[in-house]
Amino acid sequence: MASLQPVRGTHDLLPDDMRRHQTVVDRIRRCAALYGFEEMATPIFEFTEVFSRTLGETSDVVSKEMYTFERSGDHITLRPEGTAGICRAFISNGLAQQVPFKAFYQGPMFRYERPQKGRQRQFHQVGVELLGIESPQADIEVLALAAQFLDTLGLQGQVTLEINTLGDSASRTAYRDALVAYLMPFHDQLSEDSKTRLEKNPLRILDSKDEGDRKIIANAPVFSDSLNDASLAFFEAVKQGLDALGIAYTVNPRLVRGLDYYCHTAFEFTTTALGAQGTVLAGGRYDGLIQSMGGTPTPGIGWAAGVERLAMLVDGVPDKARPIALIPMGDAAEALALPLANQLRRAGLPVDMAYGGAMKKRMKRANTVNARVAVILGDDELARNEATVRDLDSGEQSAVALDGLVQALTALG
RNA sequence: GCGGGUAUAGCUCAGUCGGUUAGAGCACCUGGUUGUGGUCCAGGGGGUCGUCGGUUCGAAUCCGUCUACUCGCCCCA
Repeated sequence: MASLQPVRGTHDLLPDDMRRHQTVVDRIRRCAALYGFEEMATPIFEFTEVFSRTLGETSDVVSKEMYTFERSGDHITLRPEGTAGICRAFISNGLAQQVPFKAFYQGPMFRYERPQKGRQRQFHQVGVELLGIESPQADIEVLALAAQFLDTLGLQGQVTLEINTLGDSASRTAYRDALVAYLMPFHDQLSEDSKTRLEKNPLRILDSKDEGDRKIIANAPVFSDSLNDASLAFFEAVKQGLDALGIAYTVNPRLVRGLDYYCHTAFEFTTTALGAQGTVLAGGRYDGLIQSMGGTPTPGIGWAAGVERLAMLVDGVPDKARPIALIPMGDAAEALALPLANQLRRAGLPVDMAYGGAMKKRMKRANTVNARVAVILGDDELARNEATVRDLDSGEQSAVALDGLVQALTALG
């Protein structure tokens, strides 16, 4: 152990953070159920090849961001994203028999990156995958789910949806060739980053922020010119579906996703509120992925969202439940309070009872835990078989018979 | 991986030109009130001034180093 600091890029989720975090997860869990996506979980580590072969050897995630280790000769990697694991599980469990397969997942992901706001080395994603449907209906449904999820979090005004098509593989190859042919003569004028992109992933040059690059790109061939009829029709169908559902979007012809497995529909919900980490939810179609992993050819589409990024945007996180504070005074009351607390808790009411201390201290604690009422049990009350119930908001007190106490407190709601 | 900024109490931050015992607000504890919180009053605890090293008679303050955070690039959720 180097020190008492957490490992770089990792954070503790203290109870307040956790409540915010859980709010995001609860909302997507509920939305996913409405669309028929069932929650599942895959291991947080897999054989390294599960990621390296699917995400693309040259992608940044694989080439420099994986947490990989070796154990008994096995090469293991902490998952940097969720889709590869779901697809591996789909094949491992023979789920091709059960398409359409609709999965929702949530959990930690790991990428060895330089931490920034909204970017940690251990972070959390929620995501959905829809496997086995070739039709653009799948794209539309998955996007509708994303939009409803973000709406539920109250983010309608804060995020915008950008979509693009990467076409089928024939279209993409044709475009890639055209783009490389156009850029080659400019090779020496490109930024250093873009020179390597030209070899590794030329499409990404379209997204370059370098000014020199942008001038060159301005006259580059347009993707849509390389799209074949089938790809164009597919994209049209997706857009029409979004229009029909009233989901606003802008087409961004330069939107290119970093992972190799994407085709056809690619999309991102972005915000300007998080600095450089604008992408809050993103995904796309990956028709060739399952086959490339060795499964029967199965089309797929899905997305993932960053829980920490969403949590930073959400306000109006629900308050924690307000407990009932039990305040026994004296040995007789203590003896009574324990079973009473038990009874209230079994009745579904949250109870806070200080572990000792004078009445003043216990009242103070009732206040800090934001108790709704304090139930005071002292010798006077016991002699009358009553408890004093004090409303901590109004300060009003009343006597309640002990045998009606559970009912009276339940009635508070 | 590259470039900039920052680091003082649990939290948010002051701290003058390098000067002797490092401060405030909030939070916490005790008392004012033997059985009444949230307001008020009085008192109290809490610091290796991020780390290690250097300059100096003297360093929270100047210089270097490492670490963490942060902003941007790359990339991504």
